[in-house]
Amino acid sequence: MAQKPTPLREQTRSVVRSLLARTAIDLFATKGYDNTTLEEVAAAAGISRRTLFNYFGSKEDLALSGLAEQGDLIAARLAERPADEDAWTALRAAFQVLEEIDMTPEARLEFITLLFGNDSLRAGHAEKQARWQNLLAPLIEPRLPDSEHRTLQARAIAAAAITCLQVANEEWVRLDGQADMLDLYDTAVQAIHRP
Amino acid sequence: MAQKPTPLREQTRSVVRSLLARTAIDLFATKGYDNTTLEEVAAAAGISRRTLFNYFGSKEDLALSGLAEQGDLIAARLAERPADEDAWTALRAAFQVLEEIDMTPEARLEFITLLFGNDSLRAGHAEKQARWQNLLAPLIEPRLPDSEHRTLQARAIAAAAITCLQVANEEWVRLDGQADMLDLYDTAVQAIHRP
DNA sequence: CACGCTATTGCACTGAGTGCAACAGACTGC
DNA sequence: GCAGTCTGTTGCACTCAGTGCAATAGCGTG
Repeated sequence: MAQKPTPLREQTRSVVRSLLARTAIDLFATKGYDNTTLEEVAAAAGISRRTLFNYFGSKEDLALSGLAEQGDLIAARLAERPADEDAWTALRAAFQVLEEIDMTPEARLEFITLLFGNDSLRAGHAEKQARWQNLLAPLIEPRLPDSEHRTLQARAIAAAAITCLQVANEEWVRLDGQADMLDLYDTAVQAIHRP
Repeated sequence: MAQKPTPLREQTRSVVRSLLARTAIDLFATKGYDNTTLEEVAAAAGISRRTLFNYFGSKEDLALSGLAEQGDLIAARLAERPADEDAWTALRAAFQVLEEIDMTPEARLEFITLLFGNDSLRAGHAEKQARWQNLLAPLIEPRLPDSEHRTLQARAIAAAAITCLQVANEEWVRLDGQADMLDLYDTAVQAIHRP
């Protein structure tokens, strides 16, 4: 029991987590985030309010847990890219993973609309993406030419790429999903590369 | 009374606001954001908790009200720049206004440290800066060459510039204020301009 | 069957945020 | 000086997010 702290528990736990998140997001999307109490979410999931807090630290977590996973996915994909690949090319390839996520366009649109429709969720979203920087920057740094400020440069590139992704996302929502998100991303990146 | 809805009231109100914000930030910085209740802030300012809510919509607002003003300052400065000036040049010039704000380096460092030391404040910070985009992007768009995606491009540039500012800020805190913030900004911008 | 581990749950409490109604002070017209 | 209005302040009661604690229920193991 020392080596294996019961991975089965971990497994069921993460299944329950994503199930709860799904239930919650559905409720949020239909009733509105602010008009939905955790009491209701718990009831809909058939558990107690207190137990909900065993799975998620806050109401925001419940809505945004998916984002943390996305960050991990992107980082993992980025780490797999060839070491000599250009930073922007590698990032672009890593972002491709977002298109492969098991989620219908409708669900994705619903989710992002939810995100942008509430102040504290938008804030949490922005913060979560800011954390992606910490995951991506170390993977970008070795791809840059030697320089005194390489660490800063890596952070800037990671942050800027994520920002472009965010801008593309916003535009994608504005267009009601009637466009390819990564195309929009490419346009955004083009815009900042050269004056 | 129709034309002038007593601008005097507006004036005193904004004075009281900044006074309250100052008091609150001092408390937050010494006791910690989470360990400070609005009850205490109100007491320190000599008003009631309820009245505090007449001036600020939330605890976060109390800590971050300065940021909204900064955004307005930057936008105002940007609007003053010559219309034919390059977007990045104009932005860089507009950001200069941040150095002119009446705030000792110690106070600024204290404030930013406060910002980065708390999850929800970091989130609020990120969100406030995201709102700057909405102010700056329309001022940038006319500076870009005609294109199908000019609006998207303008948003991307505004967002990227703000992101670089944020990265520079983080680095500036990491260096304990021992550097010129705009120099760091320039380095960050350089890094993303060229593939 | 009994034991121990862990997740679940209820309960009570703090603190943010809101709606409402009472109140105090300033300013106006008489 | 006095009555009336307008507005900012305050207290009160309430909802809801989030936390600590202690009791309990469920489950695998001896």
